[in-house]
Amino acid sequence: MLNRVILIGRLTRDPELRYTPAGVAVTQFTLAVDRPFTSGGSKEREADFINIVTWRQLAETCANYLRKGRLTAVEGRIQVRNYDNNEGKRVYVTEIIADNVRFLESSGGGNREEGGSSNANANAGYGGGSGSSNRGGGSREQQDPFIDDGKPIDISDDDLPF
Amino acid sequence: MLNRVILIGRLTRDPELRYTPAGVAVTQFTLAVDRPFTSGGSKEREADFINIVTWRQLAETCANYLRKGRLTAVEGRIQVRNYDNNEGKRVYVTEIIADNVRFLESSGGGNREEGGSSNANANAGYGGGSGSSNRGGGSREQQDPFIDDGKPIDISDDDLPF
Amino acid sequence: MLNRVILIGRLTRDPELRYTPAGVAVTQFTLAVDRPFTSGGSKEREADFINIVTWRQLAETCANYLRKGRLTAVEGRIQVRNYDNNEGKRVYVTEIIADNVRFLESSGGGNREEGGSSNANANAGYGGGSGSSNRGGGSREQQDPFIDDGKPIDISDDDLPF
Amino acid sequence: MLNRVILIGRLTRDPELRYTPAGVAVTQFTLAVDRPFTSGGSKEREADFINIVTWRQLAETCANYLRKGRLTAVEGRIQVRNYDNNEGKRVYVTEIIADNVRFLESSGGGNREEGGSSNANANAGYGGGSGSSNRGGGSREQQDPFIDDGKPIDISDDDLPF
DNA sequence: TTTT
DNA sequence: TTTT
Repeated sequence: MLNRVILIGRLTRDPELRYTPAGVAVTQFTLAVDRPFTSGGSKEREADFINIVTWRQLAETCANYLRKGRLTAVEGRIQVRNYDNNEGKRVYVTEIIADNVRFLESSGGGNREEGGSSNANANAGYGGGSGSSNRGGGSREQQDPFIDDGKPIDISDDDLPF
Repeated sequence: MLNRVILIGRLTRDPELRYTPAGVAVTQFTLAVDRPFTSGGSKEREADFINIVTWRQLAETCANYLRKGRLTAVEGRIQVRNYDNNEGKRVYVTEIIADNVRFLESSGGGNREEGGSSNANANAGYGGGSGSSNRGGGSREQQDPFIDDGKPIDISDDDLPF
Repeated sequence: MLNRVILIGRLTRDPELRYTPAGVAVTQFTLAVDRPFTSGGSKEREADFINIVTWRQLAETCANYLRKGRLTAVEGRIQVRNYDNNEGKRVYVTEIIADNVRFLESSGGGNREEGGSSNANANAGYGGGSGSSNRGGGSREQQDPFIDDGKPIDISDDDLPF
Repeated sequence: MLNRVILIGRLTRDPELRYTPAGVAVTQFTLAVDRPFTSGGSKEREADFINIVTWRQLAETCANYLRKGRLTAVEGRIQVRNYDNNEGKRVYVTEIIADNVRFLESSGGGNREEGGSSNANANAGYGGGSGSSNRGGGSREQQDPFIDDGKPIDISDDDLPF
């Protein structure tokens, strides 16, 4: 009924941009978020590694401007997907579907547009078409679109979070 | 570096209260949080099922006052635990460590105190001791404390989130 | 750069629905939010009284379904307006521009639609026209649109938050 | 009942550290938070100027490490104070009482400790005493403690937010 | 494995 | 009264 998450952390690696069969952009990255305490007597501060997913225009902006190590703020909602793995066991995947991403470290620019604002919002560019007619069909939520097996990904457009 | 989650949803079942070997209270429950849209042409609104963990005083208050179906607000942080399952495979578990829980539906009272405030905060009652000397040992983060196998649970006090 | 507020509290009075000269709906209400502590040795818990503003479709839904005393969750951003009062002194007004409002108490229905979902989001119905051509002009941010002086309100459409 | 704010912005000036009569540290600063849109046809992006208040240990850390222009994340709750000004008119002041502040730009260090973590939490150092016996008295919430008139400030310890 |  |  209300589902809001705000995180600040650093990318563990470069973001991965893909496209659904219908041509909708999705990018995925992981944020390392330091815990607010040290535990177990150890001096080393632990982190949580949290998976972030962005869609459409925001996905492309993230792919262009985010890089491994960058300090980044993410706003979105928690989503729990599930799929059956190759042993027929149900697996649950928790991700943050981001609708607002802030680049907190300027970087010398992305690989496309120059002078981009350090500013990316799910509603900017929204409605700009992007041809979301549903094809690809297939049983929804049945396999993990983020397991990279070399084959073309099969994200049903039903997975679109808006 | 910053990690904040706010959810409103309904308990899918009664909360489960347990104690670590050192006597620290932990309660676990799942919140069904309706998604803000309907998907796949279907009219039925989907939900995310999100696992919540509370500790100490807040754990006991939740166990006393929350019940299946109750509308509840939760504030906390995302935590990603991992452990190796019985096939030696690493499993990741995402949970919300709550530090603030609000009971949005009055209920005729819990099973202990009467007239309790619909209000529960991790810092209330905090510092009240509760004997957190670390015993129990065991390899930290190696097994899921929430897999209920009938045996007494073995949550190391290293797992305490503060 | 990032500005997010989440509140749960009760309406201090019925919401007020108005329209800008261009016909855009605005509703205003105040949320009483109990503080998480009691202060000054007193037993009486204090509250903060926080002004909420909603626009367009969300404004109309709030006007229809919210009433004095209702427990309500609000998500939005803080905005600080300023205007010069009749003594020529600059006055600052802090409000929450809500984009998501949840009705936490069912109520027997609003005064229009029956069976409405307890659910109201700024993006639902967004883009549904509502004739936002800018007329009315006038000096922007010069007087408080929420001071009710009996005269027709003068909210410039420049004040629209999106 | 629930009151949570998260902001990212830049300090408009250096923070101001003061002490209540009982010796409790308070620091105040203003965050300029860019709005997520440009308005009125203008190309210049507007900002909200939001007042932040921190107490105790967190106040001292902020005074040491924050400076004008620094990109900063703030987590806290909205508070609305009121007082009667010199014309006997009630004035309302909205502030964010921060309990978590993140320094998003490293800076070459503060003016006291070296090697400080870019990390400041209200609960660290909390309970460290700080002698909060209430003296100074005076009518609570009657005058604005942040109007700087050259005289020693008179913040009653009743104003402490925890 | 899920709530209204 | 405002920051980059």
